[in-house]
Amino acid sequence: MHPASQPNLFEDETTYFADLILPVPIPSLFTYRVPRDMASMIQVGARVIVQFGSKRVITGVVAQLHTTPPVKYQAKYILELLDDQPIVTAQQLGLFKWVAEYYLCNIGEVMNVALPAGLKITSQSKIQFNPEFEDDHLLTDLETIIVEAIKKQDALTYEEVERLVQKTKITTIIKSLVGKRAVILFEEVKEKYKPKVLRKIRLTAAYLTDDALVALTNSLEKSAKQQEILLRYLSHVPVYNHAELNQKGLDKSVFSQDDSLSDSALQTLIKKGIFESFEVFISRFDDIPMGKPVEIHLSEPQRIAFTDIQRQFQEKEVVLLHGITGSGKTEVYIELIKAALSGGTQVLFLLPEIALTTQIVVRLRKVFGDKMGIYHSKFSDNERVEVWKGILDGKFQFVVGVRSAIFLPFDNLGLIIVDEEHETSYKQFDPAPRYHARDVAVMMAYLHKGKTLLGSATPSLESYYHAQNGRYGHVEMNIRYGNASLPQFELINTKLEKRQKKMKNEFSSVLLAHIEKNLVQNHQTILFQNRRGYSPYLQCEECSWIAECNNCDVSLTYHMKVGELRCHYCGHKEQVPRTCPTCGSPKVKTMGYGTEKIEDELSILFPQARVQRMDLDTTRAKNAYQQIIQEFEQGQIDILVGTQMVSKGLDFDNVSMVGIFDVDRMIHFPEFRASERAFQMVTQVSGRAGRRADKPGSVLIQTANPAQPLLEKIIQHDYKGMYAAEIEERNKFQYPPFTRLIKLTVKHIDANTSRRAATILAEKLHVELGKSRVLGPEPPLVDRVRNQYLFDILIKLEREKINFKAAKTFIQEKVLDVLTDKTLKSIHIVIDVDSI
DNA sequence: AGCACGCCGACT
DNA sequence: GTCGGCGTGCTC
Repeated sequence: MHPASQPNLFEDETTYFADLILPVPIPSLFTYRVPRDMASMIQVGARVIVQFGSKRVITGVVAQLHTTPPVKYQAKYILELLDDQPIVTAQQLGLFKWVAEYYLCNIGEVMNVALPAGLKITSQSKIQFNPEFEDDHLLTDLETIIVEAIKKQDALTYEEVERLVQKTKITTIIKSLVGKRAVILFEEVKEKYKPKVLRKIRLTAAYLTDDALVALTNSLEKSAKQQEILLRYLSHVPVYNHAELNQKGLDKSVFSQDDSLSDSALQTLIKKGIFESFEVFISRFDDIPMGKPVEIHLSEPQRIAFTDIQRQFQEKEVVLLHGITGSGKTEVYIELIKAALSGGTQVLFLLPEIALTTQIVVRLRKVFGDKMGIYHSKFSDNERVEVWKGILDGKFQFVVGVRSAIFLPFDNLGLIIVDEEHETSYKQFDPAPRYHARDVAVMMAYLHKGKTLLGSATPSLESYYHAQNGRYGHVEMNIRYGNASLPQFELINTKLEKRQKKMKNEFSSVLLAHIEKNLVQNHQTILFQNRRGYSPYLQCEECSWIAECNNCDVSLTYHMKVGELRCHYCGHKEQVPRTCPTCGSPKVKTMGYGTEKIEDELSILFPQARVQRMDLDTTRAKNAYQQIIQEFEQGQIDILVGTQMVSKGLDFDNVSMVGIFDVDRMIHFPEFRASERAFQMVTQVSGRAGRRADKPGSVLIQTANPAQPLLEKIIQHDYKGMYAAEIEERNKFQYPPFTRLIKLTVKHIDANTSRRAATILAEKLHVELGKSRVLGPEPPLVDRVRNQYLFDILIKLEREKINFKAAKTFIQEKVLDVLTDKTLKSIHIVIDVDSI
């Protein structure tokens, strides 16, 4: 702007600039100019709407406010301020920054996963007919179709136009229409969150004395309908002598639902100024049952664990609670939460996704009532926004939630509990940030000067290692609650049974006999097979053809119920071929087995049994999971067949046997964590059996090789033995916890380009890191996903020796080198820090 | 990530 | 000549 056109009046007023976090994968903040009238309102942590690029309109969060104008460009103005109070706390901003730096991603990506979608505004471009347009003859045929359509419906979105003309690239057409002045483009900005409101009425202040009320009642003698309403109101809200009761008013629906009460009479009363109508925002969580408050009485071992944890928190930031399944960790958690809350701090309780829908939430709810917020991915956007806002305004001091709950707006966290800390679902794979909620929790507690408690029956090797060498505190609970005994294990040799022809498909005779016995005695059975679908592949007996995905390098899983072949990597579906597509033979057979097949065979072997399957496919609907659990609890199911979903948090008295299939596949999975995983998974599922003192449970494991050392440790409940063996291996081959892993995945639609890029990248990394620390590149187990060819490079960095931060910076530089290499185009590289 | 721009081959 | 495919570069 020309200096002379600037009125002097404003010259000495300060201009403010805001550095914003925008939800884009670009590693910088963006500086926008704060309009004058916004300057007094805007705060760090508030959301704003800005234009980004030529037409996109997006939500950002203010990270910093300052007065330094950018030198290299002209800052755009902030369009709108959405919050008069910060919606992101200072601690959160610190955390976002840390997560972005630690996991080598952009702060915008962190914000993107942190904010529930309801807090992010979306702009949608729409086109509208320009009423001044008359030159119809200027338009092409396609353009005429579009113009005729928007004349009828005042505006269309881009998607609607795409559908209309059956094309994907419509930007040029629209631009041409804009150029011909036939249409007008505009952005529609929507705030997604809609609070739930209750319409209420109450008496106006003038009628709150008893005298005034009597006078009013008398004055309405002639207006029967109005008087009726007043009397009805007073019967619900006895204002006589209790004027303060009027404040809360009465739900308007009381009147609208009763036909004998006239709505117009109510309107008249409001118009006369006798009643006033108002709205209150209500929480969507109020209808989750709370039950009666429950007193928790700790058993002696629980009491000891509780005091021990508190004592160790005096010196350690993190304590590992290693308590066997059924030892009653939850009660200890509850006491710790109570203690922290009474100390005036906030508490966060993290659970894996699949555990959150179970009884534990109901138990916590009974203790903490409406002070407790629940944060879960199956909740709607609006519900998640309510938890977010509830924490900000102090309504929720305590939140139980899944992985992403770590990003909620706490400002004073005293305690974070990470239950089932070994669970891999705490690590986010896609998209960035690829964070581990347990590790972020430790960092976050540190930022808040609070403490972290990690709980597990089968701790991750990493956490146990830290507890062993004193970095974490360590508390053990070795006795099952109520003296229930640990289940008895039995290994069934399937190789032997096969030779003796005793197997019936997947079932050994021993397992069948046990199921039979359980059915007779009316006991429940859980069968575990960690693979969904009917069979993992379909094969032709004549020519060995296998059904494979078109887009990925995997076989398609057969799902019988829906009669489809499905790819578990990209979601591709296709019909089941009747005959082999290569040789035409009708002998196409299912190979291997998943939960669906076990369910199917059970219904043939035990037609009288009530069988239910629980896996991703049967629990997609919002309440399906709870439904199944409820039916199981009420004894309407005899046999529950499931994937790892059955291994978490189900505490049922009547389960006397757990059967485990395919344990060998878990143990021999080609991955360095296979033993640890198999131990954890089998132990967790086994814990579902015999949770009552008078009914000891049994666990049957089918294996082709009962002599495997890991199985011996599993059946002896020998976590320490497993740890000792494993940790030695990890040390020998330099795997975590002795090293930290960074996995780089190179992706490209052309296999050769992908390999070449990966090779170049690995060579660049060798320079500083040396060859021994850089493994690969090599194709991963599934080396083509969604038509992209993958190559992995695994970097192992010794914990003590290597400056992790410096190494990460170096790696990031080299990745950037490859990405900007002109000879390698459109390469994608995924960086996964602390890959698991 | 989006989105625009610009270049090139394939059609009315 | 226009349409649409894709590679490239920028976003305060």
